[in-house]
Amino acid sequence: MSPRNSVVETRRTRQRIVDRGLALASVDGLEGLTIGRLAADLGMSKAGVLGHFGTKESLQLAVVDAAAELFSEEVPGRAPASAPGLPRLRALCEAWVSYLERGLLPGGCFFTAAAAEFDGRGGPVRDAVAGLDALWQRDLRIHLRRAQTAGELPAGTDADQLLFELVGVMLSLNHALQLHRDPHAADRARRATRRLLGP
Amino acid sequence: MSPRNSVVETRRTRQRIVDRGLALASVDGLEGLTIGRLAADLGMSKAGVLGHFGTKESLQLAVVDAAAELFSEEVPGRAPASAPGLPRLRALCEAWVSYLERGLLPGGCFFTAAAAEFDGRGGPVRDAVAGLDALWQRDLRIHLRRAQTAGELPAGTDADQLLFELVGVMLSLNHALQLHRDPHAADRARRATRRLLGP
DNA sequence: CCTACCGATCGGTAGG
DNA sequence: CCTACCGATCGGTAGG
Repeated sequence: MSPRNSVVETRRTRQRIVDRGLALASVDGLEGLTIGRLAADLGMSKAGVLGHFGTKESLQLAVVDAAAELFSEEVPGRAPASAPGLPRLRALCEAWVSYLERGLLPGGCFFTAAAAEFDGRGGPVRDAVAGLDALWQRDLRIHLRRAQTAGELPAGTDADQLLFELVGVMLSLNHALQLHRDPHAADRARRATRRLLGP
Repeated sequence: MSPRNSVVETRRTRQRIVDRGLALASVDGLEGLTIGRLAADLGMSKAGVLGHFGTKESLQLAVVDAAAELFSEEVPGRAPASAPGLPRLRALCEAWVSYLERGLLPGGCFFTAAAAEFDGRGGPVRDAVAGLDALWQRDLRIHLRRAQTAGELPAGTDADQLLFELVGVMLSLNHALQLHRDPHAADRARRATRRLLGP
């Protein structure tokens, strides 16, 4: 048995805190996430929770990182391996729709919520959210451009325009699912994606 | 001069509170809006603010109503009068893009933010936001269907699918403006709208 | 519309 | 990782 305060146990506890924090923040927002409720939820003291992070802002940043890791596992990680360019792009979009459809987090897509919550402010949390969003869009843009130069898209296609519209499809999907529980939303997102990227 | 506590003065004060509350909530969210900060901002006491509403939830509902009124003035109210169906729909969408582009509220589109903030919860505020969103989408759907039966849209067009994609365009526009301050976002939204509704 | 106050909870610290 | 505590602020009330 490992001693109670071993490094591995400490890491495991930290992971438990962050995972639970991610679930709570997906419902109540990153600012609505409080150390007291998180501690009570985990059966720990506030000081025990905060000791792993030092400040609430550090905890928020750790939760943002965990959300990025989850997204990465569930979307690029689940998309079947496909050739770079259009095939990979289609696989990524289908995995993205599926991720939103499955509703892994109780409050829907964490990044959509965090972006809306922090987009009017400054600070490290806002920067982290914006940076991760930009990173994901850059990935998509690379595949779009490759598809374009490979002639996989109609002549004259504007890759950035297409990306703007793809992002809109996913935002609309999250909106319809979370606010209206629309059972047709995922089908609509798939049809819209097909219209943008071909069948 | 009207006496200090006349009905008209009371109404005016209430309006001042709600207007300021809307601006604050667009940045910090409806839950992040606190009675104390709102009071300090207005040079009033907390009790003076709360007296107009009774509870924070009532204040939140009043702010949601004010946001709906602003949207109504700025989008349908500014769209040039046009024939029902496709012409009116195009005018509404252009006014919608313009509303988001002008950034009237410091935190961007209030309804997008409120929808993301409350979509994982229950209660009267969530219901009010969802209801107003549904009302606006119903307006758009009516014009879409009229355009369809009038033969103003390509044969086989699915009005609900088109609506889903239009909403996505506006959500993507708000996202690009607020999170990334993308200067091309409004142009992209206009191009996407033209692709959906014709030139 | 104010002052004065309530109990609860906030983020965070001291000390072990 | 805990208990015990800090000052600040929360939503809300009493009484005028």
